Amino acid sequence: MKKADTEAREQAITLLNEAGLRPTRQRVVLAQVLFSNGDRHVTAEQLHGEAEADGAAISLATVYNTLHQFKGAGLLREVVVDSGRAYFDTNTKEHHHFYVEKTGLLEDIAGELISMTSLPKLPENKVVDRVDIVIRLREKA
Amino acid sequence: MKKADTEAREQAITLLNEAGLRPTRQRVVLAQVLFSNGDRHVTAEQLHGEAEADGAAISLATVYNTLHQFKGAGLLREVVVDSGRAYFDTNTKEHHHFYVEKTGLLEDIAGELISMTSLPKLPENKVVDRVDIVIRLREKA
DNA sequence: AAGAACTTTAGAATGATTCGAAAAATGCAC
DNA sequence: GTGCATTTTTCGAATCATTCTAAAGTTCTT
Repeated sequence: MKKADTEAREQAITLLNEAGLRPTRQRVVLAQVLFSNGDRHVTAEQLHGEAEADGAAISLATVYNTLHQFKGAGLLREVVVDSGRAYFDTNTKEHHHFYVEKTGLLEDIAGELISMTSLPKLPENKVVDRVDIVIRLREKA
Repeated sequence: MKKADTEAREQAITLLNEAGLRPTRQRVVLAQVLFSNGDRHVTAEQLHGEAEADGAAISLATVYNTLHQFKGAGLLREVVVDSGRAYFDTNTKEHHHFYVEKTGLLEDIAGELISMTSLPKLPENKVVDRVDIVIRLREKA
C-alpha cells in the first residue's frame, strides 16, 4: 500500500472520530472516496460503484446508511435538484448550484458569487433553515 | 349541477382547447380541480385523491400522464424541492418558493420579491433555462 | 355511422430508497 | 487478550413514486 493511501486513510479516520462515528471499514473507505478528492457530488449508486471499483465490497444499504449518517454529522449536504434521486455534496459551505438536467451535471457556485437583494417576509412562526439556488442550464442552441 | 360548476367546466375546456389538448372527461376534471381555485401546488397522489373525492374516477396513470401533458403545454410547472416526489405548480409566472420539509408546505414567493445581485459565469456552451430559489424553513424554535 | 388517431386503464415493471432481522464487527471491561 | 453489550453491516424483502405495456375505450372527422 502506498504512503498516500495510508495518509488518506488516517485522515478519514480522524474525520470520523471527530464526527463521533466509529471508523468501521466501510465508513473509512467511503470517507476516503468522498473526502480525499476535493469537492464532489455523488448519488448513492455512484458512490457504491466507486467503492466497488476500489476493491471494497460495500452493500448498497450501507452506502445509504452512511450517506445519511455523514449528512447528519454535517460532513455532507444533500442537494435537491431532481425529484427522482438524491445527490450528496461534500461541500458544506454556503453555496449554490448549476444543474444540467439532461446530463446530470452538477456544479458548485461559490456562495459569494450570488446573493439575494432581500428576503421576503416569512410565514408565521418559521425561520429560514437555508436558501438553495439552482441555476438550471441547457445546451446552447 | 350548479351554474358555477358549469362555468368552471367551460373554462377548463377552453383552456384545454387553447393548449391543443383534447378535452377528455378526465382532463376536464383535472383542469377544473387545478385551475379554478387560485394558485396551487399538488403531487400526483394528491390530485388523484381530490378527483376521486369529487366523484370522478381517474386512474393514477392518467393523472401522471395529464400532469406531464399540462406541464408540456405550459399550464403547469414542476417544482423540485424534495428528492422523492414531484410537485406541480399552477403558477407558471416567474417566482420562487418557501418550503417546509417536515409538513410538505410549499408556498409561492412572488418573482419580484427576490432577485439576484449577479449571475456567475456559466459553464461552456450552456444557457440558463431557469433559476429556482427555494427558501427552506423550519418551525421557529 | 365508421375509421383513424388519440386516450385511458389496469396491472406489471422499474428505480430509488428503506426496512427487518440475522450475522458480523467494534469497543470496553476485566 | 477474552467476553459481552452495543453498534454496524448485510441480504433480501418491502415500499413508494413513477413509468410502461398492451388492450379497451373515446374522440374527431367525414
